[in-house]
Amino acid sequence: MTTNEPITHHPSPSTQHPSPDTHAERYDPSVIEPKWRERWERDQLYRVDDNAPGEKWFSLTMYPYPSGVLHIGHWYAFAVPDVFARLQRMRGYNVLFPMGFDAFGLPAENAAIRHNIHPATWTFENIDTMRRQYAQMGAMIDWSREVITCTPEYYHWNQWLFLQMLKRGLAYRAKGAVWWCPKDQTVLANEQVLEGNICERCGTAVYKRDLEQWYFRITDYADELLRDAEELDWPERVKTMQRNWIGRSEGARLRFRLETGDELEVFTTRPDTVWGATFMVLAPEHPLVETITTADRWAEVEAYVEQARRQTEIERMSTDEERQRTGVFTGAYAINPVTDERIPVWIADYVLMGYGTGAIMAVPFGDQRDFEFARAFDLPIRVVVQPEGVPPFDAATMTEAYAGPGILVNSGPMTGKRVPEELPEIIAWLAETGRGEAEVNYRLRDWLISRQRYWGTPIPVVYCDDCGMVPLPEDHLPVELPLAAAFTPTGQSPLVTNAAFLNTTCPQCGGPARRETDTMDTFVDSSWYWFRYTSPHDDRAPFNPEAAAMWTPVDLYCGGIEHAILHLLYARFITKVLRDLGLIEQSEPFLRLRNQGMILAEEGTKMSKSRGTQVAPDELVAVHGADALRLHLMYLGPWEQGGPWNSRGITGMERFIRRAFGLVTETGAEPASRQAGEPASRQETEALARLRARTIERVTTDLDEFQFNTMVAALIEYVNELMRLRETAVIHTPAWREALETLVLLMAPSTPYVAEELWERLGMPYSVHHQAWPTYEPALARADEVEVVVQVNGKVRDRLMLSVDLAEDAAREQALSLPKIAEAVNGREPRKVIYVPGRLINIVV
RNA sequence: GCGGACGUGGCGGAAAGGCAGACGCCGCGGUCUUAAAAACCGCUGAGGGGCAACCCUCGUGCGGGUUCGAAUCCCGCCGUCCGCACCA
Repeated sequence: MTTNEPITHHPSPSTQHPSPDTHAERYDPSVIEPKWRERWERDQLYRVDDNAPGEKWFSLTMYPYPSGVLHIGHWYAFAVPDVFARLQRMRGYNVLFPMGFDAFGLPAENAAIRHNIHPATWTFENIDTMRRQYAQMGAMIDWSREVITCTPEYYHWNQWLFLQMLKRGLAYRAKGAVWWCPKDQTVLANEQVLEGNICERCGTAVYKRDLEQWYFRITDYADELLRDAEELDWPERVKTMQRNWIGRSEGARLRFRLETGDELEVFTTRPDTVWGATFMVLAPEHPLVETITTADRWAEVEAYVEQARRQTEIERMSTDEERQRTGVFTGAYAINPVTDERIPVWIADYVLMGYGTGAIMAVPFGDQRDFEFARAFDLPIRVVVQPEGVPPFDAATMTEAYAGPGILVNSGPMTGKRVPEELPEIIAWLAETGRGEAEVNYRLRDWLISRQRYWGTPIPVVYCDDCGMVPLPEDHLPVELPLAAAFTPTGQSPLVTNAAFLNTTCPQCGGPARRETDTMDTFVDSSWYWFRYTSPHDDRAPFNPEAAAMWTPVDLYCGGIEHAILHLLYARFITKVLRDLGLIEQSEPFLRLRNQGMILAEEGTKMSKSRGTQVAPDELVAVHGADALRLHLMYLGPWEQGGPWNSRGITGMERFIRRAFGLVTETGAEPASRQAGEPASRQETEALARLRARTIERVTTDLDEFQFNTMVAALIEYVNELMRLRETAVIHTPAWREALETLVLLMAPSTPYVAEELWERLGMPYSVHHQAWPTYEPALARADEVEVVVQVNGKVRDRLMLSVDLAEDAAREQALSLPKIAEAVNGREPRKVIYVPGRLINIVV
């Protein structure tokens, strides 16, 4: 058997088939599973060929970090999507369902420090283990396409990408306040800092340091990232999280002149309220604080700045309780550009350096924070907006700011304008008169990609005393990560101490130069890895554009919700960059996203190694088999919801497999010995055909909707029903044989091993995984007669077998003639009759 | 504080206006067996009635509403989880 046989439709079951070997035998996964695993491997059953027939389908599951061994969460994340990929393959798609390893990163370094083992050794040993475990799972992986990001053949192209981005100004080096993790001894991107300023990786409190670092200009794509997300078939909450993270707001940049001669720019979403700006506030870290503060205010200002900085380092915000507005007057004054009034300039920690310009015009009338600040420090409040139909505002008696719509008052030439409707005209006036201009602001910051760690992609630039920073020419790539390094984190990259790596020559002038020693954030690796699967061994480009055009974008991406912002935002960004580099045409990497829920420990808490509540898949496979474990994971509950592990339920799945196994092996040959027993009635064979059709329909639609739990229930019900019918004469009809073949085909995606075994035992040609997904007559799937409930005043009084499309009159008549109904109606005249064909009749008296 | 999701037997869950609890686990009873295990068959929301087939009442977090009919739709609470949270 060769690798890429086209999907073959097996011959109609009523035609000839070899006499199957049906000797009864116990189901033993420990024999069946290794047998077929080896056979599939030998035959390269899952080898993917670009030129195979069928429309392409790219199913992707987030590749794992090679942390050691697969835990049950890996199975949940991968074995379940494997079922869907298999369905697609049986439907005739040419399916790519690849796997690789996100192999750079800190844990390898930490293991190196703890166990005195090289990160590479640790990583590759883990990969070997995990690869074996994925094979055990029965997953449909073509290992010839494996991508391992810590290999030079992969990270070469991180470096190449970096150079292209540098060329286009999308990568740059800049100094600024950046998050620093004192435990990991490296900087972090904003996205990697959790609420409360905690390191996403190790949970340590992080703080800001002023450092020069490398960035990717993701903000250039902010608008596009926001806009394109609308079209994606992604969970709404993931899109919302990205939207919030990007944080677009429309407004204007306004210029204020200070009496010191400095200019102060602010961003505001309410430029219409500038007539109400009665003071200004700078973030404590604002660079102007030092220059504008007057001598008499200096001591107080310095103390406040110091205290604000400390606060940042420890814990930023406690939000719920009454927030005390704090701040200090700098002694400086600005001129309101529209009123020409002198207004005081304060500093306060409620203004953040990281957003907008780090300074605001304070409009206490229209902004609650400014209002509270004005009340706290007795600063003037001026009414500038008056809604219609309410008594005029009085600044002296207002208890909170008014941010709603209305008509501008006390606003010079703009008085009488309606807001927010006429905001564009107001902004236009401000621009014409040189006071500012429209601006869109984002919460999103550029992506900080440099790390002071060893186990990552070296950044391919050098520093030359004469030429400065010089990017390496592409033919110098890859810059290989040297194996010899001191791993203990010092706050500098360990590469600094590796003289052989560090010292090089300048590609421009040939003089001595030093290599960049920082490495890239591992999220760079995962921002384009799926393209590499399409041509994993291309040594001239990150990927072959033709192969990428054929396979990408990814049709279905599965993974955990924890990547809602980080990985998924970066991946979307880099996809757009690759598009602009001309490598691909699409703007979005993942058309459809589905997030699996988390498997919890049996007690409903998070699985934990230290408390011993983790579940080891290997042991379960050894006892129950991979097929049973796959079913059990699907059956725990809705996949997108996750839930607590249940150690007992797996026996139910094992029982199901055993029943199906017995059913097929013991009765598979029955039609061949048709002579026995009396013939089945037409109704009986028809009922079997209906059962079969209805089951195909249920299994198929459930799989399409990712409702794996109910899909398994449909399979179980099918087998239970067949167990009952097994005692009837239909067992001798061709329909029985067809029903069994259908059972095996329907089981093939979920339980690939036992399905293959049973297919063989039915005497069918290898492999079941090359067969077409069963089809059915839609008319058969809907029963023609159905039990209809007869209610009187909404209470069920009797049941009735009726044709599904029976007319109301006839149904009503039949219902009323039932003795129980007549009794319940008790001679009263029906006031109303509700008839839902195929469902119920409700007689209201 | 704002926004969203969820709340159903002993347990996991089905049902998304139409018989609540599919299916599985647990439990109980039975068949087979010297016995046990496995396998198979049956029962299994609560309360009540009947020799019995069955019948009645209650029941989807709590309180209201809409509807012939509500787990499902609407309003108000309570609880759990998630996201956002000084973003000018």
